[in-house]
Amino acid sequence: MPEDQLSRVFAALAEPTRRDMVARLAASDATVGQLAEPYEMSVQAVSKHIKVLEDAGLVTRSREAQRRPVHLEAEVFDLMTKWIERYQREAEERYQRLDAVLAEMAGEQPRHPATDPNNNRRNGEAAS
Amino acid sequence: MPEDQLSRVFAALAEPTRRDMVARLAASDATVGQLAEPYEMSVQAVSKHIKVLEDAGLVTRSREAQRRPVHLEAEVFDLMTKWIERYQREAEERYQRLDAVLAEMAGEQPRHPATDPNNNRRNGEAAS
DNA sequence: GTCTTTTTCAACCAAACGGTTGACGACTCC
DNA sequence: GGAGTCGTCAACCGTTTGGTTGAAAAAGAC
Repeated sequence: MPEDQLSRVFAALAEPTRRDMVARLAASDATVGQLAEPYEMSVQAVSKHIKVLEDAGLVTRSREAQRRPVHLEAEVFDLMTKWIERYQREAEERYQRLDAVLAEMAGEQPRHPATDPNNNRRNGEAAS
Repeated sequence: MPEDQLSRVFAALAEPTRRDMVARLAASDATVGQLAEPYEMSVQAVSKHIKVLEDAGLVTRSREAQRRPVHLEAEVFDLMTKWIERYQREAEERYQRLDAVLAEMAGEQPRHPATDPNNNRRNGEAAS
């Protein structure tokens, strides 16, 4: 409910049903009825979910007879990605600096959990 | 609320205060008191926010005398990034295919924006 | 026109959220 | 031990959320 878009986007995707809708909309546009079909909830509830996605800027609706096809606006993802990348990068640089300091102090090889090659860490591809 | 981690991570970051905390924690670890200092809310409220971040796996806490330093776990960001990238890519590929089809049908140049000339869509600068 | 399909609006409800205050736990220092 | 600091737990409160049902708007079909 906060007014900034980033908050609305995160909030919209915090709901599994809405994430599933987004996933399906990535494959193709869909009407409200089509979107509602797989779920057990009422069509009205789905309509509300779509409104949340729309308010976040994640989807747009057009008109086609009685139907209101819903269309995914993938550009909004960039908002999130930018925010995430920034602090992820910052935190990782911090680890590396800390590792360097520790290595110098102890005369050992760097072995911080986050930068240790033996640790189960994802490869830091910077999602460009 | 939902029990899956992705939902908890998105929900945690849907709150501006918590995003700000994450941003500050990317620069350095901090105690609860240090984290609370810039905000006007009570320390208890900040403690609750930290708990939300912790439940999402975004931060961990250690102990240091009475203090409980909070540490950002940047790896969790990958969960989101992976999810986002997948559907962003999918949707963009769809645009491109659709553009190709339209171009072939009309003998025009592919035009990215809406794939529909009559649609009111903002210019889609594709992220990458 | 009337009927049917598709979607939204309105009112309601239980549960969760974000905040408060007050008390307590854990730890240090004297 | 007692005092002071740092943080969490518990109860409470107003608002938001995610769902329901019922009615109505919007458009096509007859």
